[in-house]
Amino acid sequence: MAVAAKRTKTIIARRQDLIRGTIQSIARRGFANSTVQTICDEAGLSRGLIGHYFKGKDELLLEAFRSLVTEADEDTRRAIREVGEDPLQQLLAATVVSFRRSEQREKSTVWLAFWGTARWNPEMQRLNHHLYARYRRWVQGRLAAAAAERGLEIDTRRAALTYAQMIDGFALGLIMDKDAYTPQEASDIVCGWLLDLFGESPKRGGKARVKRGKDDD
Amino acid sequence: MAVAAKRTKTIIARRQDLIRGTIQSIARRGFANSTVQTICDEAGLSRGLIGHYFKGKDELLLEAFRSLVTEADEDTRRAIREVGEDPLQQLLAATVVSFRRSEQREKSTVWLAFWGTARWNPEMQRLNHHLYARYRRWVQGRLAAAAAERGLEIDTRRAALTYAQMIDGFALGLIMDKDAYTPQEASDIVCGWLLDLFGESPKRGGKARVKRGKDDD
Amino acid sequence: MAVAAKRTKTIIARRQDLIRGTIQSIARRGFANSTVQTICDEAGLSRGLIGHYFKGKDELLLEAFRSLVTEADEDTRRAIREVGEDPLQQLLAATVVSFRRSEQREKSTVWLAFWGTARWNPEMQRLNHHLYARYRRWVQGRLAAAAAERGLEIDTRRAALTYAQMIDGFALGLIMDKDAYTPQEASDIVCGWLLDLFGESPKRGGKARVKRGKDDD
Amino acid sequence: MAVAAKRTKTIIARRQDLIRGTIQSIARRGFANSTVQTICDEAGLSRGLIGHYFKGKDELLLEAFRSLVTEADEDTRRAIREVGEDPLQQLLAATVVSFRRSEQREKSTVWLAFWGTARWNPEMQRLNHHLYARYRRWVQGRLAAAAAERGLEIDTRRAALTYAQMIDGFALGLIMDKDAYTPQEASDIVCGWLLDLFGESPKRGGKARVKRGKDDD
DNA sequence: GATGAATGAGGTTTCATTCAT
DNA sequence: CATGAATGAAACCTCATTCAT
Repeated sequence: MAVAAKRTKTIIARRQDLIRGTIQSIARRGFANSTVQTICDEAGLSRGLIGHYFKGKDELLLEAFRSLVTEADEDTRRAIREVGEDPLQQLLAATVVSFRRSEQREKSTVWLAFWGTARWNPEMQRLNHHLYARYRRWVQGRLAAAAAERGLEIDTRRAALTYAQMIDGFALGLIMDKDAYTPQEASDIVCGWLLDLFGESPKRGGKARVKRGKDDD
Repeated sequence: MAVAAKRTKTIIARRQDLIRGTIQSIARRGFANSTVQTICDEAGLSRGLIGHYFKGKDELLLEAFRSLVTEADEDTRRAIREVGEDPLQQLLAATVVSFRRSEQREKSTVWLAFWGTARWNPEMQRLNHHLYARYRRWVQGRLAAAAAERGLEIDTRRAALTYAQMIDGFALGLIMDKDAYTPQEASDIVCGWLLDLFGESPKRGGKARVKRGKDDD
Repeated sequence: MAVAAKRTKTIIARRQDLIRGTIQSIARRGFANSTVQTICDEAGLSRGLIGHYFKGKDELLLEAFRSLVTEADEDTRRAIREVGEDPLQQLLAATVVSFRRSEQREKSTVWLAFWGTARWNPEMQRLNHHLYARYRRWVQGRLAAAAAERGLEIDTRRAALTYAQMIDGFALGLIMDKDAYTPQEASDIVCGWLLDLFGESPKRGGKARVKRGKDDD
Repeated sequence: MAVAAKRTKTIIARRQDLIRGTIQSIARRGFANSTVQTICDEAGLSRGLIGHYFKGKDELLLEAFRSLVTEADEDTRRAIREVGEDPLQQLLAATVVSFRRSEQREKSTVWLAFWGTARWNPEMQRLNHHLYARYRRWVQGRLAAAAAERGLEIDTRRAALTYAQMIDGFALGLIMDKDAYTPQEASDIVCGWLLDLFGESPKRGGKARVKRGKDDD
C-alpha cells in the first residue's frame, strides 16, 4: 500500500478512535464531565492529539453525534434491505432494529445527552432535522404502500407521526429508566400497533376486547 | 412574627427567583453555557448571592429540575380535578394539559436539557423515577377503571406504557423540531388513541378503514 | 466617599497595579517570557484576576504600552511648561527630560520590546503614529518659532526630523548598550546640536574647528 | 568527494532556507506568531526537520539574527571598498547603503523585532555589542582620518556617536512609520550633516542662515 | 443581607520537540 | 534523510466559590 494511502487510513482510524473515545467518555461520565482529557484517555491517545485530527473539541463532539446518527441510519437501512420489498415487513424490521439499538444502553444514553444540547447547536440541529425529515418521509411512504396493497384508506401523515414518536417515546423511556419495561416489550407493542393498523394482528395487543362472561351470557 | 415571616418569604421568593433564572438561562443559552453569572443575571441578583440560598450551583440545578417536574405534576393534577371523576375524561384532560405544556417551548427544551444530564445525576434520576412510577401507576389505574366501567378487558400495563411513551415521544418530537407537527395535532392523535381504545371514537383517526367502492359493492 | 466611587477607585488602582506588573514582568523576563502568571505575580494579584479588569492579556499589553507612551508624553509636557514660553528653552527641556527617561533603563527596554511587536499590532501602531505625528508637529513648530525670533531661516521639516530621530537614535543606543555612552553625553550632544542650529552655542560641540598652529600663523 | 560535498552543500543550503524562512515568517506574522510550523512552511520544509539542522528553535532564531547582522555588515564593507580609500567618501557610502537597507522594509522590521528581544538573550546581546563596538570604532577612525586630512580638530567620539545614533534613529523612524519621511530624505540629511561637519557642504542643509534683508542693508 | 472582588482549579488549545516509519 | 504523528508542558481563559466591605 502506498505511504499516502496508509497515512490516510491511519488518519481515519485515529479519528474513529477519538469519536469512539468521545462516546465512551460521555457514556461513562456524562456530557458535562467529558473533557478533552477523558476523551483522549478513553481513546488511548494523548491530550494534545485532538488538534491533529479535529479543529477542536466542538468539531469532535459534532462528529461523534454525526457518527451516532449515521450508524443508526445505516443499521436501519441494512435491516430493511434484508427483509425484502414488503412495506409492512420493512416497517416491522425497522421497529425491531430500533429497539435492538436500545439494548446498547450506553449509546442511547449518549444520544439523549446530545439531544439535550442540540437546541443550542445549529449544526447538530440541522443534521437532526435532515435525518428525521427523511425518516418520516420513508415511514409515511411505507405506510401508504402497505395500505394500498391492502386496499385500506389511512391518514398516513397521522400514522407516520404516531409511529415515529412512539418509537422515540419508548426509546426515551428505556434511557430514562431501564426497569420500567424491556426493549422487547416496547418492540412488541409497536409491532402490534402496526399489525393492528392493517388489521393483521392475530392477538389484538393494545386493543380492548369485551370481557367474556360479563355482558355475554 | 412580622419580621421573621417577611424574611422567610424573602428567602423563598429569592430561591424562586434563582430557580426561574436558572431555567431562563438554560432556555436562552443552553446547559453548557449557563454559568452562575448568567443565572444570577437572569434572576436579577448578584453573583455571590447564590451561596446564601443554595449550597452551590449543583443544588440549584437540581432544584430547578425539581421545580419543572413538580410544576408539571401540579398542572396535571389541577386539570384532572377540574374534569371530575370520570377516568377517561381524566386521561383526556391529562393529555390535553401535557401538550399545552409543550406550547411553552422554552421550558420543554430545558426539560430535555436536564434529561440529557439526569443519567449521571443520582438525585435527578431518583426524582424522575419516583414521579414516573407514580404517573404510570395512575395512568394504569385510570385505564383499568375506564375499562371496568365499560366492561372491557384491557392489558392495562401495555396500554399505560403505550400512553405514557406516546405522550413523551410526541413531546420530544416537538422539542427537537417545532415544525414537524403541532401540539394540537399531537394532542388529537393521543386523545384519538384513547377514545379508540375504549371504542368511543366517532372519527376513527389513526385507524384504517376499508376504502369505499373497492370491496363494497 | 460613596461606595461606588470607592469601588471605582479600587478598579483604577488594580488596573494600574496590573499595568505596572506587566511592565515589570517584561522588564525582568522579556516580552516572550511574560505570562499572565508572571504579570500577576509582579502585581501581587492572583492569576484569574486579569479577567476582572481587562478583556484579556492582549488588552492589558496594549494598555501597558499606552501607559508608557502617555506617561512619557505627560512628563515632557510638564517639563516644557516649567521652562516658560521660550521655544528654544522648551526644546532643550524636552531633550533633557527625554534622556532623563533613558536613565530608567527598565522602562526604556520595555518600550523597545513593545516597539518590536507594534508592527503587527494595529492598535499599538495607531497609537504610536498618532503620538509621533503630534510630537513632530510640536518640534517643528518650536523650531520655526525659535528661528523666527532670531530672524533665521531654517528648513524646519528637516530640522524637526533630525531632532526627533536623533533623540530616538540616542535612546535606542542606550537601550541596546548601556556602556557605549551615558544619557548625559547624549543629552549634551543633542542640546549642543540645538544651540548650534541657532548659533547660540558658546562651545561649538560637534562642529570642527581649524586646528590652531596649522593654517593660522 | 562528490557525495560529501553535495551533502555538505545541502546542509548549508537547508540551513539558509530555514534562516530565510524564519525572517520571512517574522516579517509576515511577527515574532510572537512565528512558530516552528510557520517557519518551516515559509522555508518549504517539513516541521520535524528543524532538529536536523539546528539544536532547536532558539538556535535558529539566533542564527537568523546573526544572518541579518552579518549581511548588513558585509553590505556596508562592500560599499566602502567600492569607493576607494577616502574616509569621507567611505562614510558617505556607508550612510547611503544604510538607508538603502531601510528600503527593504520587511527585513528592517524583523531587525527591530529581534532588538526587542535581544535584551533578554545574552547571545544576541553579545553579538550586537561586538558588531556595534567595531562599527563605532570604524566610524570614529574614519572621522579622525577625514579631519586630519583637512587639518580640522574634531571631537571624534562625539561625532561618531552622533553619526551612528542618527543613522539608527532615522532607520528606526522608517520602521515605525513608513510615511513620516523617505529613506532618501534621511540619507540626504545624514550626508548633509557629514559634509557640513567637514565644511564641505555646498548647500548648508540643516543649518540656519540669516534671512536676507533683515540685518543686511 | 447584598455585593462583586479575589482566588485558584481546571478546561481547551497551542506548540516545541521527539521518534517511528 | 524526510516526514508528520505523538507527546506533554504550559499558556490563556473561564468559572464556582469564598469573603471582606
